[in-house]
Amino acid sequence: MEKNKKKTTIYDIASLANASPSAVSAVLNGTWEKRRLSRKLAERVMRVAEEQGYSVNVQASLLRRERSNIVGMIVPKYDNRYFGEIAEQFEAMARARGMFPVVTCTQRDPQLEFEAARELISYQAECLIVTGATDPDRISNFCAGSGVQSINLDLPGSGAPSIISDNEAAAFDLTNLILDRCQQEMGWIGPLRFVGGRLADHNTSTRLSGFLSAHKARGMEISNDHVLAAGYSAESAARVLAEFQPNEPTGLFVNSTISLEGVVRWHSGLGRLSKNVRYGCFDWDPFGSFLPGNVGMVEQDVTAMLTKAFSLINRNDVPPERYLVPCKLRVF
Amino acid sequence: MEKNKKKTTIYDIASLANASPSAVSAVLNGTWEKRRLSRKLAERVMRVAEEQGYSVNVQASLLRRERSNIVGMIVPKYDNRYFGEIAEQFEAMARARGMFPVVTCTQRDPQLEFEAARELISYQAECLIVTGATDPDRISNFCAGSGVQSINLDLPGSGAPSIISDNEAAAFDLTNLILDRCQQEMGWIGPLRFVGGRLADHNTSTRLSGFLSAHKARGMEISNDHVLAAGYSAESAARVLAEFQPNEPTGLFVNSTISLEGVVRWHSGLGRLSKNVRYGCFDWDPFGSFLPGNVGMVEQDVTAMLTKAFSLINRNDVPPERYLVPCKLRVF
DNA sequence: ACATTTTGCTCCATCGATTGCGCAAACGTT
DNA sequence: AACGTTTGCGCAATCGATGGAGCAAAATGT
Repeated sequence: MEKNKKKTTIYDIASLANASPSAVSAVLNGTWEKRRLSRKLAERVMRVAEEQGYSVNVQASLLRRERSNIVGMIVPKYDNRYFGEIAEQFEAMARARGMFPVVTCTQRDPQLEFEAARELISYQAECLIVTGATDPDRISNFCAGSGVQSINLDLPGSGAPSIISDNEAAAFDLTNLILDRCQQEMGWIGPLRFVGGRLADHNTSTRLSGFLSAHKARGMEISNDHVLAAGYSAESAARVLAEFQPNEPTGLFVNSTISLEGVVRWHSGLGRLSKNVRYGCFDWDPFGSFLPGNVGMVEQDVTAMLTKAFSLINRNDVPPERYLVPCKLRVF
Repeated sequence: MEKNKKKTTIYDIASLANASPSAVSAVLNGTWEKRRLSRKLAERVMRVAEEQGYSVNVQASLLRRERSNIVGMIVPKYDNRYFGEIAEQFEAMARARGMFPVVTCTQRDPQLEFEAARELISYQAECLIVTGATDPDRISNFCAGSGVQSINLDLPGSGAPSIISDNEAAAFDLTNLILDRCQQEMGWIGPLRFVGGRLADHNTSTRLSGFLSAHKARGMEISNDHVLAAGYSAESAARVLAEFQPNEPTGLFVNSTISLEGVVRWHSGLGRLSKNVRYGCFDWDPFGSFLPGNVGMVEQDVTAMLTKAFSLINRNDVPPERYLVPCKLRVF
């Protein structure tokens, strides 16, 4: 470990170890036995490389190689457990398979999503996993044009295979749970309110569909004023509820943990009226079960989704279908 | 956008646009005016590049260039808001400065931390920001040996500048807040318990020191059985409290949101005794203020820490000092 | 008309690692 | 001793983009 400013290359090691650059390369990338180099040379080279604190120049290496083994992932935010877990597990699973994960966070900004995709392709990523993108098709088209595989996760697109939670079934189950609890704990039977998200968004509309059919199965109608999907932020959830005084029992279906923040803020400001409220949330958070009034949450099965995603990587016969992954209902 | 499997290179574009590869290169990297190429040629090349869906091969480009503009970051986990925010803001701030952020998650595994550092150096990162590492000095030594700058964040080391929260001051303030609330709300004056973390860990011991001096300032002693630092996991926090029945008022200083999960689990199982408990937590979570008994949290100032970190990047006159960043006390 | 400058573009070496190919020495066979 | 085989290693082309150097044509000056 010298204090050199310049980095050691295989050429430096070659002259120090009295070998040729190609021998050094073979030793350091483990192909030396295949190339019939002697163990003696190999050990000499490895010792020198160790002493010099050598590490390959990936740029040079990948330029020459045919495959990069890089898998890219685009993630919108790290502000909830869902995406945090996706990123973390993705990295671990990629490493376990000998791939190099590169994750980048795009702040739900469509332009940044596209730039990030381009950037990952520039790095010769062989596959791009696009998570929660606002415009997945634009990205999968671009990938296809560059001969790069892409896979949608969490939000579906039509240009690439999409692995998504079974939002409808889980919303159906969660709705039933909330309805049941309202009846059991407050003796109240009635339609819930749907809070958070955007109807134009695929996940929101699918969840709403499950929400509606659970009501329909009980012979309940949902009027428009019970669908409060004004956005994902905590603020918008708090805003749509601001005027609502639950003088009688009521129940809420909350569409994400971000919206849940707004709901809980509203709920905690209700005083003694708060006992009239039960709610459940689509998405999981470790503190969720301790929030008063919360009867359950839907945890999306990140491991199953990513396992499926990895099973599609490096296959070229994958149709742009949707793969539905069941969720886990956490009952509190 | 053809369906080519091979990627388009500047050579492909050169022949299609009837220009030389160097002209194409100059056009596409924006140096064409400096190289006195005509606007006509430039436009022709750009049009062809667009049509072919070209994106540079970063490997080739960086191999030839002198600087990579890559800044790497190592982060232990994405399982709490603190590190999620660090990663997210780091990416945004790096991009705003024209750098390329690469973040990788190391699961608090010392070996993986080291491998990840080596990997980032292999990618020619010019600076490595090492966050929450178990062995920061090993990494900064390795970086120094490769002529790569490194900066410690969150946990200090001796081999590189370290930007850390002012844990002692914030712990002092948080302790006082909890003590005050115990007195105001329960009429109880007495020593708190310190829950979570590991004493060998720098942050834990510094926070404990602030915790102790706040008590000392009030003439209170802390006995060893009030320091319950058996690890960071929710399980270990729940375990150390399992036997504890708060038949009288009591207060807890919780050392992280992960430990807080365990504390809240314990607290929610206390039944009517739970009214005897007040606690505060070092670290912030959006649901924290809604947890019963929680009197306040410390939010570390991620923006200030990262701003400081970026101000040190690409400077070679930075001594391996510690820079303390004040925290924000959130009072509930 | 000739010299000088400017414009517009291309040639080619280079970055560091990889790998097909080939050569020489050592070893084995008859 | 002559010949084939194995062992051990190096040569040099290559990946794609970059940029210094240089050349020819056009523009300008005298």
